[in-house]
Amino acid sequence: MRPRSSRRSRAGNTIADVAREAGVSLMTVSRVMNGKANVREETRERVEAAIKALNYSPSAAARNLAAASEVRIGLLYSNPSAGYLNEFLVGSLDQASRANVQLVVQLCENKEDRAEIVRRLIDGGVDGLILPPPLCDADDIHQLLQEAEVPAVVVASGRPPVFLSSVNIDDRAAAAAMTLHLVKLGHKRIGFISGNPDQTASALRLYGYLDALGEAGQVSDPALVVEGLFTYRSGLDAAQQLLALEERPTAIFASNDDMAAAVVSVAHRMGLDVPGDLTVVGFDDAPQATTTWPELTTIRQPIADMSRAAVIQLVEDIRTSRDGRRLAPRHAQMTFELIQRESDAAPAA
Amino acid sequence: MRPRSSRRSRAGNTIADVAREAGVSLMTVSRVMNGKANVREETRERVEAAIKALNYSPSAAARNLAAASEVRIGLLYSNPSAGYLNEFLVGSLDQASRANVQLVVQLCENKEDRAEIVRRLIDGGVDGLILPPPLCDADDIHQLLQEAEVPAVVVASGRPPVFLSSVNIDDRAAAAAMTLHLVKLGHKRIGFISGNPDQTASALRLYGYLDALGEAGQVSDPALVVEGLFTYRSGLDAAQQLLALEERPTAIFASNDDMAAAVVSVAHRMGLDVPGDLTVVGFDDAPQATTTWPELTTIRQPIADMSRAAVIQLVEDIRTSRDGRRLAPRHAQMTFELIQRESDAAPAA
DNA sequence: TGCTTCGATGATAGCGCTATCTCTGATGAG
DNA sequence: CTCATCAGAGATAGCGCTATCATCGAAGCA
Repeated sequence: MRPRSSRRSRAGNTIADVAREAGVSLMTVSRVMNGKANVREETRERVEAAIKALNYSPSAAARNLAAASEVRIGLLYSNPSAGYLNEFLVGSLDQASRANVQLVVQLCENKEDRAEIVRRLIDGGVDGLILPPPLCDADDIHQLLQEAEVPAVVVASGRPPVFLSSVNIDDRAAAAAMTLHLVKLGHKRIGFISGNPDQTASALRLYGYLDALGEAGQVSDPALVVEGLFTYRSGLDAAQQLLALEERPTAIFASNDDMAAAVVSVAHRMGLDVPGDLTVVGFDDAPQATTTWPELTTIRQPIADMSRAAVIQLVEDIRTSRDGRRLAPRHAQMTFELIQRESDAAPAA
Repeated sequence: MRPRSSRRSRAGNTIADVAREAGVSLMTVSRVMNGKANVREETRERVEAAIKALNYSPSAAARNLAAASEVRIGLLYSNPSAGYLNEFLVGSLDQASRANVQLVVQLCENKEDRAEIVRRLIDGGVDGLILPPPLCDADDIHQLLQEAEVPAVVVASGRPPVFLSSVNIDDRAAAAAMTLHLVKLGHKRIGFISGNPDQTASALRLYGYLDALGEAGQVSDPALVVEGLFTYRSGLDAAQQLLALEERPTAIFASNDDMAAAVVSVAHRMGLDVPGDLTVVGFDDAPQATTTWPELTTIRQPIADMSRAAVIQLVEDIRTSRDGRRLAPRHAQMTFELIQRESDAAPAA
């Protein structure tokens, strides 16, 4: 009787092939692949050569199964600006495939069925959740996660709950840096369009603006601060309000690029040149920032890096809690960058 | 000696638990889950009850491994507009997780290392590739795939290679529909900004525009057709060119929304009202279309559906070729939709 | 020199599931 | 009444990998 036909389907080689090629045991190959310590340098090199020679790549399924470490994480998003989500997805996907974890991307639009969706994800076997803005500030979700003892990482929240890990930039310092930049250009009347009050980062950016003004010894005229919602439309309204002011600002700092683009649009329709008559700056370095004219000076958040970091942190949290160890949420802070493009200039004399 | 500690980590139950609960064998449970035939109705119900009772959900890893049906597909993207990629990703991710296949998302920016990247993906064990625009038209990649006999699906290409499956909308018909819409509004001089000549869809959209003009019995003035590159910046140039014309067009149809937004911007800076003095329409229904003022009338492509369809088609192709059957590429066509917003109107009297 | 100690490596047993074969009655043809 | 046939169900052997324990020299030490 001939051996029953193999059930293999992957064209690729298996770890056994590599072991044979290198003249070592399976385990040694496994150790090399996982970067374990106890392998002699010479052996390691031999195995690596064999891996390269056979063009071997391990089966994620088998790995997960054997290591009993199948990790599935959910990425819950609502409707942030498209560019943000895009970059966020790319980063987390990349990291997820690197870390060999399955990423479940779930849309969650209305507030009503949030709880339902989260519960279903958890019941469905997700081991942890990533919450990009604006869901990063959804208290009801936090609550749910704490009760279910499901680890999660909130990203770009201004006020992350203590029991969840978080990844942020220092919104306050970033807004202060941008404001200071405007002050240094010589602007005395700097308008500010704040973000959606539902998102905690909004307040931080406002504080940053105020910090810088204070530091520069400028008084902050309350009329120069207008509330927006992070949407283009709200930016339109806010810009109209600011530019209708008797003593018009010479610069406007919008809390995100969508609103900044709206400001530019309004300025143009009023016949104002940007940046000749009005400096406009944004925040986020969204695609908007470069698909508008003039291109926007803005604050760059390393979104992809942040989402990557979130995945790493979450996987760590999940493994911790699986081992029965106590979860110790960590709060990471990434660095921002002020990107100067063409929408800012010194005020007209 | 007590049994070595279990390596299980999943909190969830295994198929064995379900089998015990239902009082049947493992295989019977497996059969029920996979909807196989030979199971008595009564038994099936008992098993289903047990599954529900234990809140059982199978391990994807184990399934893949056992069925030897691990499928990994690569999504190769370069830098399309952010909104497009975003929607594309969401659709394909969703379908990938549904179909239990692993999605590898890979950036491929410069033309030089394309071949290298594709080769690495293939060697790395990807079973098939999805090519959204603009890579859908990369002949060198097609070549490579054909040689390596790797299935792939090109999305939104104007001229898909016969040996690869494709998913499209009818760009020509869509452009014709939009042009006809403008004609019906009463426009006699309709400017057209074509897309990047490297992308085959560009020509189709141009033909559609010409088709409709012909059908409406209008002559097409060559001066009214300007070449763009699908970028905002190229739209700026094209708009300037069109609006500098002695006999100015009363409407401009841009081949995508980025360029349409640029047209609006130029029009505003020239003091023209949109749509009062100039109608501007786009194509794609990108996020741009609604984060600009006025919101753009455009053609909606069902991008997410298209990417979902691409994944489905690709998985089918992969299984076909694994079974050793001959690959029979299929070309699917999805339906578009003309979305009327606020950027179009009848020409001024 | 004899014996512990330890680092490098090998052997083996699963991880949770499905493919495949085997078994068991019930059924119907002859 | 016997025997092939067949549907429903069980038993068993992996899928490709890693955890765990066993092994085996070489070094360290008294």
